[in-house]
Amino acid sequence: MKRATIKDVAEAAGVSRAAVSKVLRNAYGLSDDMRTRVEAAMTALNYRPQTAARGLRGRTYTLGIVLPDMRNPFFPDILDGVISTLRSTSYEPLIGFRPSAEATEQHAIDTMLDHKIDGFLMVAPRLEEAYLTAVATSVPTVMIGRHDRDCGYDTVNNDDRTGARLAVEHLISLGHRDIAYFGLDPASAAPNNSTTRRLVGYRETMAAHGLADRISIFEGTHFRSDRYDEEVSRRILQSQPRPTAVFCWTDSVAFTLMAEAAKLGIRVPDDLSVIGYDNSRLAALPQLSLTSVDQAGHQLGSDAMKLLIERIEGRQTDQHIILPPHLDIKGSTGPVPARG
Amino acid sequence: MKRATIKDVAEAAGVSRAAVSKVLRNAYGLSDDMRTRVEAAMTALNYRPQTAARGLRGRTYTLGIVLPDMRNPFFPDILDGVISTLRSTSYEPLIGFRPSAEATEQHAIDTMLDHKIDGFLMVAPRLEEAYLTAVATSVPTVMIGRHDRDCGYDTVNNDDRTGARLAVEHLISLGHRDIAYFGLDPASAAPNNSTTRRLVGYRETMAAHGLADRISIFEGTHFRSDRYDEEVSRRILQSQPRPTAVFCWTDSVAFTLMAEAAKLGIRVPDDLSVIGYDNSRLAALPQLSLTSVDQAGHQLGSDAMKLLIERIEGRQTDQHIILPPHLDIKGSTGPVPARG
DNA sequence: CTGAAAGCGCTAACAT
DNA sequence: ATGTTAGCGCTTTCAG
Repeated sequence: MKRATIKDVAEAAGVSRAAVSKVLRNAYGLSDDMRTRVEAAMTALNYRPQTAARGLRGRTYTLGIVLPDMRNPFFPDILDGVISTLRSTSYEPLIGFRPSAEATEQHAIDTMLDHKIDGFLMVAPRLEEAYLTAVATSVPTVMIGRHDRDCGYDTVNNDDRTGARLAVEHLISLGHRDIAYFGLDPASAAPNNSTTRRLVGYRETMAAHGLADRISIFEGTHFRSDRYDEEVSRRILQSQPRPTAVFCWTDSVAFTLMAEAAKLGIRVPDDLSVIGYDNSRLAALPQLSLTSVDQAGHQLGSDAMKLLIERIEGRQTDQHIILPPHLDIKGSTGPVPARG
Repeated sequence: MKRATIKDVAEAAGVSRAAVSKVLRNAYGLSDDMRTRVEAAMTALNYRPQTAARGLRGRTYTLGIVLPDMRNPFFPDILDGVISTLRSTSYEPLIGFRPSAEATEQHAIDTMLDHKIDGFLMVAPRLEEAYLTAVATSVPTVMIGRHDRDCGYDTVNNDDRTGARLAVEHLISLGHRDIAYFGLDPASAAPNNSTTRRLVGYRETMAAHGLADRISIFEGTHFRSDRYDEEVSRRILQSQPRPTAVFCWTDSVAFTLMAEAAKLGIRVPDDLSVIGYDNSRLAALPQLSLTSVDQAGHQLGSDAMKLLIERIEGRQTDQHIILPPHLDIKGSTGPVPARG
C-alpha cells in the first residue's frame, strides 16, 4: 500500500493542501471544524508527512545529536536527558557518531546538514571552534563539554575546574602527593574543552597544596586508536616513581587503568587510588566501585535540549549553563600506601 | 555564505544540471572531460548535494541503523562492523534508539522512514514480524538478533541454540546442576528472537543431561524499566534453593546480577557461577572477568551491512547468515560449591 | 478563514 | 554524449 501524501489527505477531507499543511504545523488561521476534519482524514489514511519534502521548504522537526562514540558510558546518561526533554515536543532525534577513532565528528555533522535537520546538540571536543561557529550560523547549535564563549552556540557544562579540585583534594586528604592526571592528548582536543579545564583544575589544586613539583600529566586519548588508553595506562603504571593516585578525565579511561593495574598485580585502592569523571552507572558496580566526579549527565542533556529548542524558536544570544559537580566517593580511593 | 546548489555547480562548470546529477550518481553517459570539469566546480564551490532534495526523487544514500538502546555494550561492537563495511561505499549511517525502556523501536523506524532512508539495519527483538515485514516491503531491511524466515528481510545471527549449549555444558562440566536462565520477558520478545533461541538451547541441554527437573527460568527484561534487571537479579539470588549457576542472555544483565550478588555477599565464582552472552569488551575487565559466549559482534555488523547493500543494489530473495559462537571462559565460572 | 500557485534542489525520462 | 523538462511532497506567499 502506497504511503498517503498531503494531497490524499486534502482530498479525503475536502480541503486544500495548504489547509492540511497548516494543521501539520499548527499554524494560525484555521477553523476548528476544518482542523477536526483534517485530523480525522490523517488518522484514517495513516498519514505521516514526509520529512524529506518538508525539509526542502521548511523545517524537518528533526534534531541531530552528534556524539564522539557509543562506548563512553557517560553518553547514554546525556541521551536520557535529551530524550526526556524531547518527549513533550514534536521534534525527533537522529544520532550520529564519529565513524572511527581517528576520524572527527564532522562526518556525522555533514550527513545531518545534508538532511536539513533543524538543530544540533553535540559533544565534539576535538573540532575547531571556527568550524563549529560556521556550523552554528547555519543551524541552531548547543554544545556539551566545551567552554567556548562568543561562538554563536550555546554551551552546557559542569564546572570542570571545580570537579578536578574536588577529586584532587579528596586524594590529598587521603595523604596522596604523587597524583597523576590521565587526560586527553591536547593535540586532539580543543583548548576550551572539558578535559583541558580539568587539567587546569588539577594543576591549580596541586600547586595550591604545595605539590607543584609532583604534577605529572599523561596524555592518553580516545582519539588516536581504540587501544591507546591501554598503552597510556601501562606507561603510567610503569613510570618511576609510580604515582600513588591517578585522576582520570573520564570513567572509561579509569576502568582501563584499573584493568591494566590488575594485570600487573597492582591493587586498587591498596597500592593505587583511582578517580574517574562522569560517575557513569558502571562506576557503581561493586566490582568496579569507582570514585568519580558526578556531573549529572541526565541534566546536562535535558538542559542542553531546552536551550536548543529555545534557540530554534528564535533566541539569538548565546547562553551558557554551568552545573555544579560533586564527588561520589566509592571504593577505588583509599589512604596512601605506606612507603615501601 | 549560502550553500551551493546543483544549479550553481552546473553554471560554474558550464554544463546542465542533469550532467552534474550524473556525476553525483556516477551514472552512465558522461565524457571524461565533462566529469573533470564538474568535479572541479564541485570542489571549488564546496558543493554537497542536499539529501532532502535527493530523497524526493531518488535515493538518499543514507542507511538507518536502529538499535534498542545505547547501554548494551554489545551494540558498539556491531556498529564497528557496520562502519567498517560502510567505509568503502557512499552510504552514510544515521542511528536511532528506542526513546525509552517502555517504548519500541518503531519510533526510530518511523522517523527514518520519513527521512526516506535507503535501507534499514536493525536490532529489534520485540517488534512483531508482521510489522517488520511491512517495513521491509517498502525499504530493504536486514535484521540482527531474529531468526525469522520468509519475512522479506535478511537476517544475520549467531547460532543461539549452540551458544546456549556451550554455556550450559560448561557449567555442567564444572559440576553444576542447579543452573538458572536469566532471559527476556517472553511477552516483550518476539518468538524468533535470539533470547528465545537461547532459552530453547538451555532447555534442550538441561534435558539432554538429565536435568529437566532443574530447569529454572527467570524472565527479566530490558523492556520494562531501567531498573528491572536488578529486581530480577534479587529474585534469582533469593530463590530457594538458590541456583549455583546462572546463564544470562546478555552480558549487561550478568553484570547486574553480579553486582546484586556482591551486595548480598554472594561471591562469584565461589558461591555462584555466572555466564553472559556477547562477550562484550567489558567482560574482559579483570574486575568483571565474565565468562561469556562470543558471537563476534563486529562480524555480525559487517556481514549484515554487506547483505543490506546487496539488497539495495537489487537482490530480492531473503538471505540468512548464521555465525558459529564460541565460549570465552574467564573468571566468573568455577566448580560447583560444596553442599552447605 | 481558505485555496491557488510557485518553487525548494534534486532526479529521471525524454529529446536532441 | 549532453541538455530540457516535468515532477517528487511539502511550505509559503498571495489573492480571494
